[in-house]
Amino acid sequence: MMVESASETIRTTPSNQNGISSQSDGGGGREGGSNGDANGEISPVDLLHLQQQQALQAARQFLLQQASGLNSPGSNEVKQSPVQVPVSMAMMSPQMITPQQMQQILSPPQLQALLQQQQALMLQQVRCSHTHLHCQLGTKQLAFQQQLIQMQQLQQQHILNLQRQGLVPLQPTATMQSLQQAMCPSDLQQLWKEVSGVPSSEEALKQAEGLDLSTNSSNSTSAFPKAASVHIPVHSLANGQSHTPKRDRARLFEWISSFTKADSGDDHVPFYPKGSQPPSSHHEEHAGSHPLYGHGECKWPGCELRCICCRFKMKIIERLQAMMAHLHMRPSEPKPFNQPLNLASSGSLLKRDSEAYPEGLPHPPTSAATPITPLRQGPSVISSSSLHTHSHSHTHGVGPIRRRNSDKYCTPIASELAQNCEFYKNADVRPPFTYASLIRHAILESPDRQLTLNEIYNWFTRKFAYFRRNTATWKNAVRHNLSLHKCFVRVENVKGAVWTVDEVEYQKRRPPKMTGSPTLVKNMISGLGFGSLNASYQVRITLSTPFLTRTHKHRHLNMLHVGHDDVSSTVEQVNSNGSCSPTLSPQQYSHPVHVKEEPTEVEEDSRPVSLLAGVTHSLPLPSDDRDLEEDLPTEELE
DNA sequence: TTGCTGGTAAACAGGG
DNA sequence: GCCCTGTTTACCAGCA
Repeated sequence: MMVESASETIRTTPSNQNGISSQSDGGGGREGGSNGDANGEISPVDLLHLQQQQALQAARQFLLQQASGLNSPGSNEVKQSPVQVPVSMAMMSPQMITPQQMQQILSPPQLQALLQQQQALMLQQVRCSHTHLHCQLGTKQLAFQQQLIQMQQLQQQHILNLQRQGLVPLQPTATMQSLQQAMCPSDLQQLWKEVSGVPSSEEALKQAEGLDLSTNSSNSTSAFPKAASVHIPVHSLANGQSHTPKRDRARLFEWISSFTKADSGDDHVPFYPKGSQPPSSHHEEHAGSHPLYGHGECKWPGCELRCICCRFKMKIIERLQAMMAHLHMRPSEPKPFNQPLNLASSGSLLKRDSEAYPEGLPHPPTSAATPITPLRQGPSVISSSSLHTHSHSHTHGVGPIRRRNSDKYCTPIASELAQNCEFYKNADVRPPFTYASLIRHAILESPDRQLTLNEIYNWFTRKFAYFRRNTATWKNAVRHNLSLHKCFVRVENVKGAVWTVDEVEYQKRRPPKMTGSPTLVKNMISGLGFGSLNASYQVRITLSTPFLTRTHKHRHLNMLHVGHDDVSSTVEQVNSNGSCSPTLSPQQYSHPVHVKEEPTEVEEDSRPVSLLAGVTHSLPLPSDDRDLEEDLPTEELE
């Protein structure tokens, strides 16, 4: 597997992450010199701005591409090769478009090819940057290189995981290697001139003396500096990028230029080695002022190598840092670096994943239509368990679902399904929700708030392509969950047995995690990017009281406790956006049902819900806080 | 390390 | 006997 082999090449020994300060203009530098603080770090808000600007830029390109692709004869480029994907799209963040759009635009093989290209590009990026650092900076900077590589590894792994999970988009990024394959020499030369500031590629090559100029014969005509010709196995390229249509190359060039121009004119670099001081205002910086790089030369004491591709590399790393920050993977966070398993296992996981799509079904697109979604996920999604296959998967091939993160991190199932319902219908991607959440959603989505087992089965298969196979496994799981969780109540009616949801019981299940985990709260709040607004929220939920342990089925505790994760608090908002979910109020969700067994307890259970619902609706929330509102426990409003 | 939670597998029983 | 439904138990893994 190409990804596996590529991953192995970038494995390094973890070292300390201290001393890496980041400061990125990356297009976001247009915001002014206030981005960096005294420590040279960029604030999350600035990074969000950066991401948004990049997203807008890529979205423009995407729209242009779609317009021309649909209206021009060139659109048959896609038709000619069903697995050919415009490189510009492959490098574009699917965050810019929804999975539905992606699926409408591209056929399943194209989607698959697109995702594979994204993976390949990311891996190339990591490797390329690694090698360039080696050839340019010298051995004295080894520690610094390792730090960068770790960041890249981490980012790469995270991206792959999230991409597999279908929840997080890739950021638009490019590598020199990918550029070589995606762009014609003239494009590369022009781009190089822009990025490096070197007037011509010939001069660039001259300045590249001392670098590794060993060339790949296939690239011998490329005017791109040969430092970019670090050997990457041919098999690491996905789906014939070598014959990318020129039109796409041109668009790719345009797209890349858009963000390289965004902060052109300065030689600001986003990172600084340990002990060096970042400039107080990077917009005041100019060529030659950087402690590591200036006038095309490495300024590390004793190095003095010509580093003409440093500028380019800086852009790459800059983007990586922005991506990492976007995904809440600050270099200062040590935890992920202590998990080499993620990287080591990525190959096998990817391999398994590829095997999971034998019929060319689209891989999990970076499906989150809203940029909020990946942020919500928090760092835990980096875990290999996020993938829908697992190392201890059993013979049935389904593999245990180890993605409780989605529930824990407050991903509203209604919102997710509303945004990506088409995707889940068509893509063989495991939904990132627990069986209980899905069952509940299915039941509550039904007109009568009740479903037979078979109807639940049908809902699963109808809504999720994933559940159209291995039926024995997940059906057993469904039955198991129905029986196990006391929130699911079996009701005998004229048609037979139907299952309903005891909302109170369901809401009792989870809250302790939410309120009892400061880390979780912190992740969620910071991920949402609502700083001040969530401060009060954090206080409130900390003051909440909740700890309930599971009791035997049908025994209820009349404690006000409302879950945080999915349907009940989200459906209304989602429906306002035109989702496929019904509009339900909390009261509707906990509508009384006639339970043949223990009817008295049902009556008791209805009381707190009514009270709760009344409280909930009595407090209007600003519409702008919709996403926040989705994830807020209702008790916060009390 | 422990407890909780979730996913999977399997056994079992009852009914059609 | 087979299948479906429902229950229960065991085991494992992730997480706090």
